[in-house]
Amino acid sequence: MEKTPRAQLDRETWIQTALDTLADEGVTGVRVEVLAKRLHVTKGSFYWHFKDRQDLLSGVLETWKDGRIRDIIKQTRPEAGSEEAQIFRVIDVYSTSRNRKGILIELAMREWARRDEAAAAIVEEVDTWRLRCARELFLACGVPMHEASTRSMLLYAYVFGVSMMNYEKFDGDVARMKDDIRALIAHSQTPQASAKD
Amino acid sequence: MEKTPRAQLDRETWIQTALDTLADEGVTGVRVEVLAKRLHVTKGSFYWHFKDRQDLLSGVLETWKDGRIRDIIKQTRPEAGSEEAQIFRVIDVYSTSRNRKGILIELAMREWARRDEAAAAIVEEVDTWRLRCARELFLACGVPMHEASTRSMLLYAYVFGVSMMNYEKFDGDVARMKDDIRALIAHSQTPQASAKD
DNA sequence: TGAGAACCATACGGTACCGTACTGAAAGTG
DNA sequence: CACTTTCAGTACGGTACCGTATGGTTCTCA
Repeated sequence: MEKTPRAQLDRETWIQTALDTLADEGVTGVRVEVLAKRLHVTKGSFYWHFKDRQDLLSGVLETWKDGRIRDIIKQTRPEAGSEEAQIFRVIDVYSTSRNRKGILIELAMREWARRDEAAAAIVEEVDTWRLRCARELFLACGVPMHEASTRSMLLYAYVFGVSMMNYEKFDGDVARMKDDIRALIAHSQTPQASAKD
Repeated sequence: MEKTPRAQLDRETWIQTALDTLADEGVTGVRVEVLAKRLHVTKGSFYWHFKDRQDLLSGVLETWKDGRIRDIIKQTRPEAGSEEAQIFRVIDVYSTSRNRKGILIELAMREWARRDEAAAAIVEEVDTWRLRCARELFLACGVPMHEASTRSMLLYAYVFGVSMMNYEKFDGDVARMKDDIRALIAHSQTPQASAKD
């Protein structure tokens, strides 16, 4: 992925490397001379493909946005009868460490959005898509409108939040806790028979 | 707070300014020459109070940790009968924009923790305290052990997650949604009568 | 095969940092 | 009032960046 000795680079390659670096170091870490080193070229190449650093960052935003929107649409495409399974899958995608890089990019993106108008607009667009798509799933499960909105909001706040916590030292069966939370978010009812006392 | 013309500075002042800068710019933004400018001195002062930049950062971590632990203990100190109100308060502290700076520091801290062992250890310690204290509150409300663990985890994941989302463009009564989520997290029962259809 | 386009390397000036060494001034203390 | 301690200023070398200018390859295609 970054060892082709004679290959020519293009915008996409630079943007992908920028995304990798974004995940590892955050926006402030995506610096042109660093990326160049990572790709085994000099920045002479970079400034041929891009006007300046900002040009690259704009490309990163667009690429990420398109990918995320395509993704959420695919994940929530109506599959009559299995809507609840789809909700579980949406939660799992960002709850497991199977998608570590995606989660890191997600967090870096939001960190970026806190300090940059353009990034904030992109994240807002993506979040809106996600909330709307998840709500559709809840509606398809028979959940009424307002509650569907509420649950989709809780769903995303939870998955992002949990990816930011350090709970390794907390005593408790974390795996089971996560299962219960997932059920609590997805079901109209409380986790069955977790009742009082 | 940063206009005393002849005053001598001490470690605490530098650390406080570092925390302010941390909230605005993240760890990579707390640079000694920048802080010096903000305090209207030169870095000659800084290097008298601190060995180097890392020394300052360690101080920031300790200060933050102590403050957060003191805080959560205070917030969850048993007040027989009003445990549920206390849970609501814990949620509100990080869900409203009344505590903007605290939230920004919280997020910056976790961003830092993703790339630094020392910061990660501090955040883990703070999170563990919070989860344990919140669980005590749920236990005092009569919630059984495992569910108390689960709910306190959901509580914190939610408040951190929601502080990272951009949902302004999402159509829905966000204020009411937040109220419902709070109730869903706090109550043993589902939000009463939010029923189906 | 030769001219132009596409692509990358090299070299440069400029800025923003870190950390050190040293100097200078004010505050406390006998 | 000397004299020391406590602080802050100044000046320096070093690194890591950004962006530009310009030259050198390699590819394309008539």
